[in-house]
Amino acid sequence: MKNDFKNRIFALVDCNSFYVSCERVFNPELRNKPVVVLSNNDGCAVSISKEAKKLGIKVGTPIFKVKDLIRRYDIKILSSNYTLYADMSSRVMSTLFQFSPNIEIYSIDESFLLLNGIKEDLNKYAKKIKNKVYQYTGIPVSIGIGSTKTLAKVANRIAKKNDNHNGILSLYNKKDIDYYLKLVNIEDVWGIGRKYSKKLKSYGIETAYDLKNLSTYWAEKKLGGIVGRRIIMELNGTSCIDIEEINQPNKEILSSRSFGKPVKSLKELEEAISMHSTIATEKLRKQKIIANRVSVFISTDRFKENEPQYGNFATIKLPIPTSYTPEIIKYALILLKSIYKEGYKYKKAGIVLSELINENNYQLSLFHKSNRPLNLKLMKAVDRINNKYGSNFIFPASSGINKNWCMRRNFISSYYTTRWSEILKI
DNA sequence: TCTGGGGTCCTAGGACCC
DNA sequence: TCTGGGGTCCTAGGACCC
Repeated sequence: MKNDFKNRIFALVDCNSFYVSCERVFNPELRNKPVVVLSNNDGCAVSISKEAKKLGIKVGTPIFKVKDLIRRYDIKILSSNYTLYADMSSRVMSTLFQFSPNIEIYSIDESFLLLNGIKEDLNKYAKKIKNKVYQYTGIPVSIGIGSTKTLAKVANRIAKKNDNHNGILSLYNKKDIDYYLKLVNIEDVWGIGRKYSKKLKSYGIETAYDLKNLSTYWAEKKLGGIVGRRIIMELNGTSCIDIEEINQPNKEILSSRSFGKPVKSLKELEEAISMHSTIATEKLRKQKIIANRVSVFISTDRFKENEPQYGNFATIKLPIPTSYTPEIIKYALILLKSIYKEGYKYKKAGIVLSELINENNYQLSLFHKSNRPLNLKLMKAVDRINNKYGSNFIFPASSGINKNWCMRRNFISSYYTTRWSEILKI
């Protein structure tokens, strides 16, 4: 069945206001109330309950811009607690595996399921999935079904937005599919972002239905080549994007963060870059890969228009690929020095590791001696200790002790599921 | 005071080679 | 000195996603 690429049944299961829903599982006081979860640094709204949406708060809204609303309607505000969300996510995903062997975990709150071979009515089956996930995890989901991923996405979108579908809509083999496509704005179609939707609207193309009827040739010309062509074909029911059950290894790994307050000194930037190097190399080792290239970037606050602006990026190919933290820190700090300029207020810094390869098939260098086996042992010990006693239990001194530049997280909830001391008491 | 962090894919164009 | 086609590799930048 799986090889029958032409005739696919995709379901997209998407958690409703995922971060808010996670918080509500453990804090019932948040239920039926307007709730917003903030991005890192308590900057933007990233997850918004239905009630808060009704009050006009949108994803990406900087929170300081809606202060009045928050006060007036007593909207509950929370910092994001990724440890909690990641744990809840894996609970949701493992529940989904009961319903299909072919699953692609697409993001922290979404999965594609192949439903080929399901004998019963698809709507009924979807309802079972929805109920089971809620029963096991307390997280509400919406489910969209279609013959392509793009159509499943569209169906999910409609199911989530319109109350009369109870969170489930199948467009599979639907006769009046065009009726539904007319309900969806182009900017809500998977793959159409801000720029493309503006361009399309200038040609009078407003809905998913309009998009579906474009010629693929035209789409290829106007929407980034093959990408545009695929969107049109998928809307017309030809599946071009297959389900990817096996996690592809990362092609690059990035760690960066805005600072809690402006940073001017090279020393503080060095601490931050050193910390990001530590985080990024931990991720490398977790995936058993090593990096060939290190890049570092810094930038001032682009929203402060009347302050002098500066940003730069430097990159280097390593003599030998590695995941050894001190080695990466060494190069990252050299790169940082090469782009640092005095007299600016920096807002953000980060590191990118790229040209990643499996740790077992690296090319030995003729000219550079390597202490690889020894280094690997040391890193393994560090990772083990941090796993056991909490991340950052030990860390390089170059990351700084006080971390004055650290991000804000003023409204954090408890680590209900991953820290014994914060487990819920009844 | 106050605007996230982590990714991918695709294309164009330059450098270089024969 | 200049001309020309055909090709590869690399990087920057744009667009998108959650």
